[in-house]
Amino acid sequence: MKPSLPQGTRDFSSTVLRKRNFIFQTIKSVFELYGFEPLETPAMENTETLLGKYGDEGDKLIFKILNNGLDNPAKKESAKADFDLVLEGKTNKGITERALRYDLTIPFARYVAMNHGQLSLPFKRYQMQPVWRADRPQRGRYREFYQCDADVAGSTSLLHEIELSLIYSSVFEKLGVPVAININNRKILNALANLCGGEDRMTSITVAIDKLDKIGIEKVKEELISRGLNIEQVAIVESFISIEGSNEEKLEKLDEMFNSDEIGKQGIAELRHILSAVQQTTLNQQLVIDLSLARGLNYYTGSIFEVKATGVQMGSIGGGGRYDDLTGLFGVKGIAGVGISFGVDRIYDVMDELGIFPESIQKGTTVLFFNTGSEEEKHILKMAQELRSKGISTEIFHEATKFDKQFKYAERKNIPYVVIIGSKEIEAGTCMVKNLLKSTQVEINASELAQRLMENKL
RNA sequence: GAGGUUGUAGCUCAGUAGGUUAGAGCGUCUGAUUGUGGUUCAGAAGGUCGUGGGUUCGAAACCCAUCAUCCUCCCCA
Repeated sequence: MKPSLPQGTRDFSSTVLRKRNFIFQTIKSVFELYGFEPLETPAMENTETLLGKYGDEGDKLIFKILNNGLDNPAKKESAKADFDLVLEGKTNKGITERALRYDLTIPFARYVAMNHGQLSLPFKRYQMQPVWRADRPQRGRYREFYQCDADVAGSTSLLHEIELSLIYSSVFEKLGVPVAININNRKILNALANLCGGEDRMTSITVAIDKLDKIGIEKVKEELISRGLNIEQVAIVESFISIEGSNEEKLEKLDEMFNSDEIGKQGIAELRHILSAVQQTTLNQQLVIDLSLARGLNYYTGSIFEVKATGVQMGSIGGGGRYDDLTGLFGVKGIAGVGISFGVDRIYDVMDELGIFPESIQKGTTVLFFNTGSEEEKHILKMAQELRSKGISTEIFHEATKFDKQFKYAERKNIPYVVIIGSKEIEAGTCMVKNLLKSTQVEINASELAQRLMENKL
């Protein structure tokens, strides 16, 4: 059979992996600076843990795992009945009890709900693991990709929104990715829905206005009408998303628009608080109010965030928000949450396109010992171990072939130093060191090798 | 779930008004070179032309199906 990969998945070569790890390290270090602690959850969850949490579209995109033992003759009839249900679009336990995780937020909520007795709240955790979606792959979209999430459970303080904004800003600054960090508040959108015929319009409105920067105002209006809003209501939405100016100007206009809506006023106050606090800090990638930002996931209840790379055509590379009753889905009431997520694979694509990965992260082997024969090999093994014990990554060429080949190996792997030790050098207690970057060569005392490599004097 | 693109050597790609034995560059291997590469030169290996069917005297090329790919929409990171 021809070897191949499942659709939407990728292998990662060392070059790619070093770049990805650079992103992981950067995010992780910032998370830890803010006191978040690591957590890992299983790749699979019970199907019922995930179903119904991401909307109808989301449910379709969850990878379900087929149960084992369906061929058990004793259960043949019930398996057939269960399968008929699947054909009607009704996923059920008889066919799939487990599914691959779709994001990191729901597993986190599940974890908090299961362990809230032991956790001291607020609980701040970060998680960096792959998630899977049965989506059609395309640019910036994979079926297996990594998310890096930082969430806080058990606190309604806006301090977390402020700090999460700072985390976003700090990570992208360290990575050198130019971004726009957008913020909005679901309570304001809620107030907008109230003005337009009631809260049940919320989803229709948010789905439509979320597309504003993609399809333009006219198409958004068309969509709103097709979703059942009348002309006056569409006009209200239009005046809402047309609000422009600085953050402060936008807030003032919102004050006017929602001066009689308690929830709306609360949302505006939250936004104002977060923005004014962030202004006191060194956040240099400014947080910007984006009133068309809605975010699809319907569990958000307060602040919502989205990060987009500027200057590169790519979907959002991060998102998040507050969900005041997440663990409620698992029967534990009263635990609020707020969190953000980084889409590592898209960040990678953006950085690769911009060519902004630092050169220094591609360091692999430092020294290659040439192989000049089995007698010399024993001697070289000892020297290599000594270098390794000093933290210098060292390889010995695997066979005593012509130097031509050994040089090519070093070149291909970008190994800067080649050390040649033959019978002459062993006798003299020296070694020949060649710097391939500078094309220089010196013979030095074998005992000085490690020291001089570490001092970079070769 | 809907629409489109592409599929030829390990990689990047040529190649068709349908015609003998399918090409190039890069890479790989061998030699020129018994301990000093990257240049050069000579040579070699490597292809069920995605798969299956059809049209034809004849198909990599035309038609149909299928699989894969990348992209767009939906939705999202």
